[in-house]
Amino acid sequence: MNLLFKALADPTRRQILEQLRIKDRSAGEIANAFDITKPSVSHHLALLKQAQLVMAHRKGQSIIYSLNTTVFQDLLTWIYTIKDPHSPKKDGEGE
Amino acid sequence: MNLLFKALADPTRRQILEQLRIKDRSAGEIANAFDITKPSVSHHLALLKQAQLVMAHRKGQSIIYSLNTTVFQDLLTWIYTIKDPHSPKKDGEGE
DNA sequence: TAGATATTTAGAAAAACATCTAAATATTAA
DNA sequence: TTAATATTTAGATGTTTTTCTAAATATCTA
Repeated sequence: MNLLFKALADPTRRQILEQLRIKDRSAGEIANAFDITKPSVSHHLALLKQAQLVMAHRKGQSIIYSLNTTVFQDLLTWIYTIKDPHSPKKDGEGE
Repeated sequence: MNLLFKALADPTRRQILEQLRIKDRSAGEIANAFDITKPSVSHHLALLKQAQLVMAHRKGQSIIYSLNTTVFQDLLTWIYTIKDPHSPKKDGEGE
């Protein structure tokens, strides 16, 4: 959960997710959309992958990144728990 | 939106929210629940307030903090937009 | 296999962040 | 008004994060 929130805390990383929402893209295509260097974008992609927000697979020379929406469910669950004062605090919450 | 995500990125701050979910608390009550100093907690509370995740009002010597759940709606909207590939990208997104 | 393209890893520098102690401010009670 | 309690502000310090350049790895094509 902490990796997820940390991953979402950076605006560049959120923009990457917003790009992948439209369609899958290679690391290079993603990097070209930003003013920072490719190694920096590569680092952001690594953090997004660690948080399981994206998945990656090689296709020829390129590595294609795609969004993994399944982890957003954890986030939604956390938000709804906070929002609803009557919901019981479940095991495992709070790291 | 960036302040919101930044605010949620710290585990101590998320725990504060989880406490306020149950009931309103004074800064001191909140601080006592953590192993860090009161000034540090005070700083976290200031960031949560900046992000509008909490509200504060003085009651005698104490300052009572309470959860403001309305901003979570922005977060939900962002998540659902990312999750649904067909939803249009709205104005103002991506900071 | 050699050269070109795509991406990542390593290591360093700069910026942002969390935390601390000491001092300041606000409120209450004696 | 003085002392006590609650909280915040200021300023310093250490840690984490973002970013960079240079070099390494992987794949494809000639």
